[in-house]
Amino acid sequence: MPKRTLAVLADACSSSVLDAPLGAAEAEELSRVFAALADPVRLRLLSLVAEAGEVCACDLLGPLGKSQPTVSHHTKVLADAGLLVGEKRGRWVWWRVVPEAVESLRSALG
Amino acid sequence: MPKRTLAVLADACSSSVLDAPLGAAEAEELSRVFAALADPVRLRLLSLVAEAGEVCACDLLGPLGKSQPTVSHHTKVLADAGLLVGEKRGRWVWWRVVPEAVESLRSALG
DNA sequence: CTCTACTATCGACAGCTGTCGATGGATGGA
DNA sequence: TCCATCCATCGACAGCTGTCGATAGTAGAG
Repeated sequence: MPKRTLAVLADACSSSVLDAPLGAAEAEELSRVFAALADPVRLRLLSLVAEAGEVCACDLLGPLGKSQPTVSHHTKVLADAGLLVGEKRGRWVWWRVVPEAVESLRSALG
Repeated sequence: MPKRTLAVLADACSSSVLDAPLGAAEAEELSRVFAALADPVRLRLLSLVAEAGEVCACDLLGPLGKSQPTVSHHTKVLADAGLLVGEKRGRWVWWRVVPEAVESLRSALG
């Protein structure tokens, strides 16, 4: 079972990185989310999903130019970070961006 | 000579990750900046510097609990990403946050 | 039930990264 | 000049990560 770092969302009211002394636990959680964005393929993946609103995983292989296992790996990383959610419909998995997670990150930088 | 990724700043007017198709080059640059934040020690370092406005490197060893080479490594990573700038005064190096870089990241998420 | 199509997992491998001790360079004080 | 102090770099090592081929699981079509 993947460890979801959505707990960051619970700290939405906490001060940003630029104000707080930032405890070790917070830093650990935040760094996991940033790590999910620290890959160009994942950024493009996120961008594709966000643009379309909802994307079937099978429609990501072509634009990303990566193998199916690799794309599956990246969607999992983004999902574990709470930035993406997947819904299985029939044989397909449809991916969506979690706006709250992105907004939470944004506020952590403000 | 370290490759600074401040070029991201030049794209401050570009659309965010959530709108654009996000080209490969942009994704590469952005991911480098996010990678700089994908470490808990660096997040705490950034937080310490931001809180104080300006911090001597020698005053970071204690709070971070890391060795001098390690802290030097982290400041270098953050500086290469354009998030930090260091000014040498006498024997000391004083570090400051680059607000524009943080703001640029923020806008990339919005 | 069988076949096909989509996705996740596994195993493996190369490359990157965080960490530290040791060393070198530079700056100011005695 | 000599020494002490602060910082950067080097070399090394363990651990993580992106990638892919192969395989397994699952759900609809016929």
